Amino acid sequence: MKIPVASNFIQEIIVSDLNSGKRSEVHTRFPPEPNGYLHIGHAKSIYLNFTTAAKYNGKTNLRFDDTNPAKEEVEYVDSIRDDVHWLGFDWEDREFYASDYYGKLYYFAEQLILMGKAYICELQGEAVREYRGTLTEAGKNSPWRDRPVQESLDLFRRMRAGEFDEGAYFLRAKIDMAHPNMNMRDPAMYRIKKESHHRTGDQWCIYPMYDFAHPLSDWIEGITHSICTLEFEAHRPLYDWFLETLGLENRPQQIEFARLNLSYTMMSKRRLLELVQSQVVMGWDDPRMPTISGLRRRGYSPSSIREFCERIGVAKADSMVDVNLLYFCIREELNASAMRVMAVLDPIKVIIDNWEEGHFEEIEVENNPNDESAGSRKILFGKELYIESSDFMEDPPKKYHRLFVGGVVRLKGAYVITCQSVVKDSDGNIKELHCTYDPQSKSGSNPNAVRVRGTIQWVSASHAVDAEVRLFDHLFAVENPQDTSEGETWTDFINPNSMIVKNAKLEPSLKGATPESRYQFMRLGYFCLDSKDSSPENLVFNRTVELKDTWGKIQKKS
RNA sequence: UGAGCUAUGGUGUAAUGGUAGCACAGCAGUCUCUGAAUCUGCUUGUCUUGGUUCGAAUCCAGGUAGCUCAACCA
Repeated sequence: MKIPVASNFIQEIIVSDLNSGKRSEVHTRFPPEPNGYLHIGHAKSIYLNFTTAAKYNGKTNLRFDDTNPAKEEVEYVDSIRDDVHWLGFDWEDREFYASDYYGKLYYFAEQLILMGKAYICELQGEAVREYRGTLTEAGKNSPWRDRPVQESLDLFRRMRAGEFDEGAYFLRAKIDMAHPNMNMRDPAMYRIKKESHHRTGDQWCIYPMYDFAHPLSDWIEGITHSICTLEFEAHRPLYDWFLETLGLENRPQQIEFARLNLSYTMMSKRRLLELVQSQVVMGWDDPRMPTISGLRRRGYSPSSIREFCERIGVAKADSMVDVNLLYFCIREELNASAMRVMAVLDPIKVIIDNWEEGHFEEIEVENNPNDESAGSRKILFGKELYIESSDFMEDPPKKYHRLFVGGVVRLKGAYVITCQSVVKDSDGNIKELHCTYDPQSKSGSNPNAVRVRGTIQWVSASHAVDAEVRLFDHLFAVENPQDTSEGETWTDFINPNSMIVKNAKLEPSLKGATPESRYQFMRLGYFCLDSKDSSPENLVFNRTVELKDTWGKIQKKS
């Protein structure tokens, strides 16, 4: 096999392993703990594991790292499975659970005891910490460290048999209480937890710790490259210690990379859970959440997320990716594929004075000007229309290409109109605009017609469909909500205006929109029919992302 | 202040001892029946100080800064 050239440091390690003969194949795994929903940071890891293995003709397992029954639930298992599939990755028949290995792990633990490399300790709570020492001072040996092997073995078996209360005993590896790496100071391997497990039920009352279970699970599955995030770097010596001490061959290699940080959001599962529980958001799949299910509901496609993961690359240095890159990825895709439709978010009525009452004309508009094969659709044009209120100004600034009294604008796909007058209510609010149209200006009919500066979208008032449209903004008002100074908490940075709801007028073709279908609302952005709250009677659209808005930018500056 | 890791434009990432490149963002222009898209151009970078070398982002040493580690969590 020809070995593809490496494009990041992980692939370099793989290529070198393949070339040196250290490995003959590549096998990775994605090992989520089912204690929360997957987010875009996990997507990076999923993408990394699956595409790296695939590039070198290898395989990837999905393994649930379910060693803590107190925190894990089937709801999360199901959501994780859905999300990985939705992202476009397939683990085939290789869906595993650390809990599948409880028997084997127990056996390995006894082996370690027998080798004199693990012992049962009776230190509790505070005492464990005191004996461990600090970052700068060595720890002390536990008084139980030299307990006879048979005694530890007996105690361990009785722990398993349920004879003791939680916390009374625990199994620890016998390594080095003076080790500069705290993880090597006789770490815990097994603890008593009288808790029902989502898969094994009450079969066990002792559960293995991550540091013990993970390397062995990797080894059992024949994982070659165990890719994880940077915070596990200090655990690598321990990962290796268990495998080496047990004398296992073909040991997997742990490789760490920097986790994804995204500006204006937060990737901590614990804090995302808090947002859900405190009802700051509507749920794990709230379109403002960085979760896979949230992004999905917001209108992101799997391919756009994969593209994002490809573009951010992978390295060992901590970094903060600009959320604009995510926006770019979905815009790029939807610009090519999304059907254009017309919608008005803040409607004002336009009356065409020289248009015959009750008369409608069918006009044809292209579905995607960048893609002829997308075809066209027919829309009715009539006397009363809605346009966006921001497309009219009483005192327009220079270079304003939209409507004002005496001004002229093209209605997309239809006619050029001139604004004649403004009608206001008693409070001075604009009620309607009176305009005239130029019969010679029908779209496409007269190439020599006067060219107008602005073209705006519109919706026929008598055909418009009402809909709720949700506009989303950053969940947090600052780039890095984790970065708090004295007296601040991350919740202080929650953006109170992260969702704005509009009662919009849409063109009638949107009546038949199906959940998760994506559109470009012309000049406004990309929108997606909500998969939860929308119904044929009450349409709900989510704004995935705005269109770039150079005019808005110019406005802001002045 | 013990140990480990990291450091390339505003952001992310390449360059594997030989011309510092790409993308996003930004700016300017072009085009436009979407102020979108397109197209063109531009600004901005090797943390620092030494050393090795004909030649250093890359190798070495010192400094500086950031991150991680003291759950019977993962």
